[in-house]
Amino acid sequence: MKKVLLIEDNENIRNNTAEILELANYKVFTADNGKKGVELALKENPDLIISDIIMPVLDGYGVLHALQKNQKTMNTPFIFLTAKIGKLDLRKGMELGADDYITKPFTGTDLLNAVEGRLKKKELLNRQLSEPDEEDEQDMLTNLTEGRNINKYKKNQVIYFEGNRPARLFYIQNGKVKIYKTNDNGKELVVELFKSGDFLGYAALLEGTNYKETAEAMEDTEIAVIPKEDFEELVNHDFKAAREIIRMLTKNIAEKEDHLLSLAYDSLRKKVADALLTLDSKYNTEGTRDFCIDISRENLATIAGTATESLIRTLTDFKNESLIEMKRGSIVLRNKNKLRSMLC
Amino acid sequence: MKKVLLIEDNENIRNNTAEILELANYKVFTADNGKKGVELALKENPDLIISDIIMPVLDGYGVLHALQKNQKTMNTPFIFLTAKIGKLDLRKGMELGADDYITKPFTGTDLLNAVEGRLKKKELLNRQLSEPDEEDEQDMLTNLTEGRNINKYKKNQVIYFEGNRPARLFYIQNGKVKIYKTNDNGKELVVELFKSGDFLGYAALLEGTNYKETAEAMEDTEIAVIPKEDFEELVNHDFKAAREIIRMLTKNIAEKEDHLLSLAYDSLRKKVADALLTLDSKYNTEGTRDFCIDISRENLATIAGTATESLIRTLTDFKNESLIEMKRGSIVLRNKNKLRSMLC
DNA sequence: CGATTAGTTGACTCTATTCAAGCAGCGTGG
DNA sequence: CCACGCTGCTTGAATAGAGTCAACTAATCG
Repeated sequence: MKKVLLIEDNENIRNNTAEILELANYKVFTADNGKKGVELALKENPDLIISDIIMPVLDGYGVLHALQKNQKTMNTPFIFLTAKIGKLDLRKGMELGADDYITKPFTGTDLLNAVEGRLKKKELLNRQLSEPDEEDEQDMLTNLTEGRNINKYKKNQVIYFEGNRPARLFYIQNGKVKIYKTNDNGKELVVELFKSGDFLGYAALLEGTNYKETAEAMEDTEIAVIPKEDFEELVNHDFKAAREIIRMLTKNIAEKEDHLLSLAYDSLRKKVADALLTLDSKYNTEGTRDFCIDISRENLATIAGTATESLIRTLTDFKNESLIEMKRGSIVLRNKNKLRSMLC
Repeated sequence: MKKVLLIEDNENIRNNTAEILELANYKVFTADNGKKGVELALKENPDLIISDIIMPVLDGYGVLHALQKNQKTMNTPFIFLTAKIGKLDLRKGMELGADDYITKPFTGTDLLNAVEGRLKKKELLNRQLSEPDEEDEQDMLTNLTEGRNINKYKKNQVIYFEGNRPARLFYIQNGKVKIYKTNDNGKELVVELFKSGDFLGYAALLEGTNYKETAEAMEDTEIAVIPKEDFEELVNHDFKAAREIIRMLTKNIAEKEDHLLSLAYDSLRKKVADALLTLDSKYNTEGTRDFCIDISRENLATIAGTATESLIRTLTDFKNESLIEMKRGSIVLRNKNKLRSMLC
């Protein structure tokens, strides 16, 4: 049930109006002067406020002014109640930011039309803010990528370095990118993999810090460059986009946690199996049976979090157990189930 | 420069009005009928629209109706222009959802006041949507926690298990909680630590999946329980809250990445030093010099990602090097700088 | 006060890393 | 066209570092 606050000093009008509203199934709060009205508005958080202009203690303008200063009531629809003669008063009210007006004397229909009209408009606004049209759902983020400059990166070219200040968001048109961190001994660990259709570098943008990792193209890659401002604009004004970001981030965290557990306690065999399956699920999106994982041993080692030699030994073991096959460097998974069963 | 769209069939009025607006430094687009007006509105995305009611081809009501159906123009302030006599027309316009009206004949002041009033109101709305008042900043999330049921958990009691379906968000009133994952050999790895004032279990809620980890109280803990719906309501309707969540998530990811690198390649000594410093920074928020890390060896081992015995050996090493001190189980960091320098 | 749990130390084992060296493919320049 | 060097891949041997098992001690709890 919608709550309406009615502020009016004339008892007759107040009672009459309240009655009409109650008959129309609104919960009505009444106040007989502006001050009480403002207090009640803050306390009850009504969905709509109707206020007379000329009142003792605090007039209608004052009420509107006060309510506009307050976060809670700032956007509550506000309707002025005024005598027909008061043309100028009315204009002043509208210019102060009232949403509508009702001239006395008014009929029940006048009143309810005005109230319903404003509530409907507010409703529309709320809905639009929280749930943009379905059609816009996916688009908002990918729209962002259209008509942007395209940067081309060669294989092994670095896109950004650890410590750089982020100035843009990257969107991979095609190619593959790895993100890795380096420890003090110069050892690299791949913390994330990207493919075409992925966004890159949003974490640093969102946090407002420098990059904490290095991004490098794993093959020739084309990347659309989106200015920081455009991205921030979207994140700050579009709920759908914000939610999409949250979705990406939570997924990311879940992946990292699995990775953590694997790196912490898993044997080399498990870590390698994990890395192979991760690569397969990332890059073999269509689930092709003979999909070739085409990656240097060194890269694979940094994904698994091990030394290159150890990785190679494990790969040859896997080959001997006919879990995988090797064609001039690239790897084909022959028995994914067995690999998967290795993990748990 | 703000863009205003003026739709008016009478050439004189149109030109006059446009001129006034231009003098007031608005960029004005004009249309001489409703249809052209709607087209222009969609094309130019004006900040405000002024439209006459009675026009050929498509009247003002039609214009308003069309614009309200469109995502792009739905929230653009709309002002009707109408002859003084048309009292009823005017009401119809307002009830359809117009934001204001101007009665002909009007003065420049009337016009500009109405325009500025509406632009200001829109501005206010926009600002509030993207940047709520500072005072509400922290509050929105913590407000959520007020007046909630409090659950009490004993030390070592599990708050939720891996695989459980999340039904609520937890807010730690006081106490400490660890979140850990278990691998197939039954080994645990702590992936996150929480203290009073932290939210717990939001990742699964946001992702809509089951818990991927187990949460357990590390000491007697009081937790406020927030229904899932309330949390979702907030995330979906409050930008500040959404941004706060994003902030928490990105920070989380950064921490996990560091943890990853550490677990992957660091020696036992480094991992232990890392764990100690992490605990200190998490729980010794005031930076007390003689802060006691009071934690079981087993827990500490699962944070560092190692075996309990290995951990103990390292701790005794540290003690011998007088990096730490041990008082009946609890640990005091004596030389944080040296511990820190160990990491890089 | 006995029993259970947490903390500690020792000895052994084993896995993964490191260092070293050989091999294969590839592009380049003579 | 071939030799050369380069890089990436692979294998071998030695080593170190951490995990495991076992035993023992200290603390805690009913």
